[in-house]
Amino acid sequence: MPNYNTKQRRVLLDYLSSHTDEQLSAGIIANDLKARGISLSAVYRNLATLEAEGKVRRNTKGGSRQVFYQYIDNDHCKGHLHLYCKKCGKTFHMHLDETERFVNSIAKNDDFQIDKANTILYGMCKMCQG
Amino acid sequence: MPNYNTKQRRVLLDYLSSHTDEQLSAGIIANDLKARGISLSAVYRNLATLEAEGKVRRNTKGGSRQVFYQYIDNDHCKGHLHLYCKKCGKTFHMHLDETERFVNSIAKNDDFQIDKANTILYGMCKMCQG
DNA sequence: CTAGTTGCAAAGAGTTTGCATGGCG
DNA sequence: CGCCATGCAAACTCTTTGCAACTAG
Repeated sequence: MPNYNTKQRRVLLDYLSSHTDEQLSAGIIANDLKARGISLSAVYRNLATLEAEGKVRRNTKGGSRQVFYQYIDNDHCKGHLHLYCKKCGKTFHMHLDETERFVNSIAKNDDFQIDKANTILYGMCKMCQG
Repeated sequence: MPNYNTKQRRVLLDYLSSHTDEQLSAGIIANDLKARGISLSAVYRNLATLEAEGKVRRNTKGGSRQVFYQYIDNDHCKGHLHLYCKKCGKTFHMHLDETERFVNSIAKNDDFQIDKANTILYGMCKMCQG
């Protein structure tokens, strides 16, 4: 399963990497990119490929049926747990040392191995608490 | 918006409260209860009501489009963070004191207020790590 | 009685897929 | 050139909704 460097893939990656703190639905993405000549199905297919490659995270905000995608900026995301603000929709990184402490603590006390790439903590960010 | 105590609601609650450690889809629930004379739409409508009443948690396992429901046993769940095993599908409770420590730590270090009722940590449980 | 609830089937929303055409390498 | 990717529209899945019949209070 090769990976042609098509115009659509390039434009999508470019778009995603400039929206790293947002979780976007395929529909929204496709709409934003329509002008650049990318079909909805190209968006879906490329997102699926990117997810398989580990370049994009797929997520549903808690319990909605809507699926959202977010670019994984490996330089910044690696090793962090993610905090998602239910009010403004932005994503934040939990401090690295805290993440480590936390993951280890759960491993020890609850015998549970956290999957950092997959879990997202829901709540409210500093700005929105105001 | 009253709340008639109908046969369907009773049977559904009974069913859910005896599956507290599982996350079930509306389809599965409806299928299991079909024999007891409950339609799919009654299942959906009652689940929505129960969710609004805070008796049921709605969740999608990370990024799938499928929605799952789980009875909230307030005596046991209150104040705990939930750990979901991606392998066996069971849910566990994080220790109370640890949950508190963790939530406070994030509030202090990251200025982020965790919503305990809504967040679920993904990973692998003791049994499945074997 | 009289409103909320049910069952059914039809409508919706979002996603996936088949197939002919187009474009990367 | 050969093969993968694209675009379109049709198919799918799961959920929601309209409406007449039913039932709890």
